[in-house]
Formats: sequence, structure tokens, C-alpha cells
Amino acid sequence: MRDHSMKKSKAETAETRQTILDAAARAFRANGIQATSLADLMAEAGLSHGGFYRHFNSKDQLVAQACASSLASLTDALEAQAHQHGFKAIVEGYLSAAHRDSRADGCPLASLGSELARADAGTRAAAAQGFARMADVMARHIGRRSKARAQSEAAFALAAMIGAVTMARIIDDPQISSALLDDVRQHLDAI
Amino acid sequence: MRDHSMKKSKAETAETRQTILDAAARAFRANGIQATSLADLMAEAGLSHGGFYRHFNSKDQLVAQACASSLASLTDALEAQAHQHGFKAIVEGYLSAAHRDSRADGCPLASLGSELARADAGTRAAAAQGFARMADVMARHIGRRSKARAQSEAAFALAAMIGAVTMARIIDDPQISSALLDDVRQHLDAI
DNA sequence: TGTACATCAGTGAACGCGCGTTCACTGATGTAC
DNA sequence: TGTACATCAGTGAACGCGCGTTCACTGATGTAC
Repeated sequence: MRDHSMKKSKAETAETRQTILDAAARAFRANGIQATSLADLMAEAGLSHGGFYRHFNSKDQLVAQACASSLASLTDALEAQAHQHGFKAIVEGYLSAAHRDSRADGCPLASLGSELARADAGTRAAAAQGFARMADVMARHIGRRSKARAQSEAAFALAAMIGAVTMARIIDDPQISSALLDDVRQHLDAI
Repeated sequence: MRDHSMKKSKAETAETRQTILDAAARAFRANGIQATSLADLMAEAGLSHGGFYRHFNSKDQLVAQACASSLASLTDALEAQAHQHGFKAIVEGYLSAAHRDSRADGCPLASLGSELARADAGTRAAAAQGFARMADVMARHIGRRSKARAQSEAAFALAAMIGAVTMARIIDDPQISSALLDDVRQHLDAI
């Protein structure tokens, strides 16, 4: 098999795979992992469900990769945001009503947290790594004397942010929900 | 129908209902709501699945009541703990490895958080009320000048605790997981 | 360049399975007289 | 007190349905010569 033979075909296959992955990452965050069927997800990607197994071995494998993919994107976005507007901007963006109200492209740790805790080892590993990397980005921009203290404060802040957004999505009353987000933001601004 | 006629029978029916509710509250927290079938749950309660609808109208109704029930128990336990050992004891208990490792009788907001955010209105209302009541108990024992400030700090602390336990359950490495819990505990002790 | 064959992404029907819910039935208990 | 009937908690089979996964097939593309 020479080098650029099949090139177009391979590129198209990779593109389809990415389309499925993107649709999965959105659908899982929007509706939950268990509540999203492969048929739903493939339809959203514009394909019939039978072709799924040309690209992934199982739903579990897709879940792990979709989780890793959405966390990597989010981490990049946080990095850019922090680089331009600092640590506070990350906290404010995460604790915004906009993030609370758009699960599909928000943080999977908040939209899928308790489902991820019961997922298989691969998915849990991807989620744990995502948490660590997000905390790292935050720590690098927190502007604090010791590195250890920055990391400790970043992990604390991130856990609080995840809990706050999860709870804010449970609380129906928009005033109470937003008050919780504001509350947590104020406390995190003070650390 | 005279007053204490049928008395024994009614009491037994109520007892069965409570058995189902207790089994549900444990099974949902242990394995998740969607992953727990009515057949599983009724078997755990020592009954066949067909009798379920003599006691509840639907799985959704059971979920809401099981959620309310486990949150009420937890709130009572927190109240007792705070009364005896103060605010710090609540935080330490919640952020303990023991709580992390025993989902079945732990806090449903941590074990079911992201599933509750997608549950029906009745369940979300029960969960939101549970959050508010837990925060109230904490606020009353936080020992702070203004009541408003105590409530704000309690809501912040509770959100952070829920996020921390959820993430600690995702992280497989027990050292890193426990370090996160310790970290959050230290920061909350300082508020 | 042209022709015969191989590959493989994608289709859509089908598989077995478990789900929430319904239902005809049982049998213990309570009610009526 | 005794007897005939009504109630209803609990059983277990059955319902329709949707799931993850498999499979025979299609047809466009790439390979061999």
C-alpha cells in the first residue's frame, strides 16, 4: 500500500468518525449517557445506526472518547480564556447562567458527573484526567505564591464550580438558581 | 367503614410501601436511577415486581418520593451531628472517604446529581428542597454574625461538598481522590 | 488506458434482551347479616 | 357465633417497545495487470 493511495477515502472515514464523536459529545451532555441511544446519536450525525461499528467497538468506547474529546476542547477554551482575561473570567464563565442553560456544549463533569462516577474504567480515567487538566489550567492562572497552594485552591474551586452548576440545574426557580451561582462566584473570587 | 376496622391490614400495607421506598432510596443511590429496574428493586424489597403498582403510580413517582425520603433522613442526621459536634463535623463527615465509598446510604445529591438535573419536575422539586434544607441546617450551625451571610456560606459550602464527593468518586486513584476531599475540607474549614 | 476484482463505509432488517406497565388470578382478611 | 360475599395486596405471565449489537447486502472507490 503506497503512501497517499486511498487518501481521500481515509480522510473521509476520519471525518465521519469525528462527526459521530462530536454528535455523541453533544448528545450525552444534553440528555445523559444512558438516555442517549446509538440510533438517536447516529441520526443526529446524519447516518443510519448500523454503520456505528465501523468506527467504534462499543457504546462504552464511544462514551470514553466523547468524554475525553469534550474535556480536551473545554480545557483549551479555558486556557484561552484565562490567558486573555485571567482566572476570574474562568470562574465567571463557568458559573454563568449561560453555562447552566446550555448543557450540550458545557462542561461534561457538571452535566454527567454522577453518571461518570458509575461509568467503566476508561471513561472514569478520561474524566479524572479532564478534571486534573482543568484544575492545572486554573492553577497556572491563579497567581499565587506557592505552586502547591495554587493547585490546591484550583482543585477546590473547580469542585465547587461543578457542584454549583449541577445544583443550579436542579433548582427550577431561576432566581434561587442564579443566586446560588452568584454566591459561589463571590466566595471563589475571595480565595 | 368504622374507625379501627382493617387496622392491621392497613398498617401492613403501609409497612410494605415503606420497605419498597427504603429499597428504592438505597438502590437508586447505589446504582443510579435509570440503571435500577423496578424488578431489581422489588426483588431487593423481597417482593415480586407485579405488586409495585398497588403502592405507586409510576417509577417517576417512586423516584420523587425516594429522593425526598432519603434527603429528609440525611437532613435529620446532619441536624443531630451539628447539634452534637458542630458545623465542622458535618463538613468532615460529608467529605470523608467513608461517605465517598458508601453511595447507598450517602447523600443523593452527590450520588445522583446529574441524573436529578434531568428528572421530572416532582423529583427536581424534592431535590431542590433537600438542598435548601441541608443548607439551612448548616447555616444555623455555622456560627456567623449575619444570618444572610451564614446562609450564603452554607450554600457555597454545600455545593462545594457535593462537587467534591462526586469528583472523588470518579477519581480511581485513592490517594488523589482522598487528597481532593482533604483539600476541600481544609478550604471549607477556613471560611 | 481499460477491465476484472477486492475493499470497506454505510444501509436497514433482524437478533435477543430487559424495561415499565398491565392483567387475570389467588388467597388471606374484613364486612354484612 | 357462623356463613356468604367483597376487598385488595401480592403473584407471575404477558404486553409493546426500544435498546446495543450483528449481519447480509450495496455501491463507490482503490488495486492489479
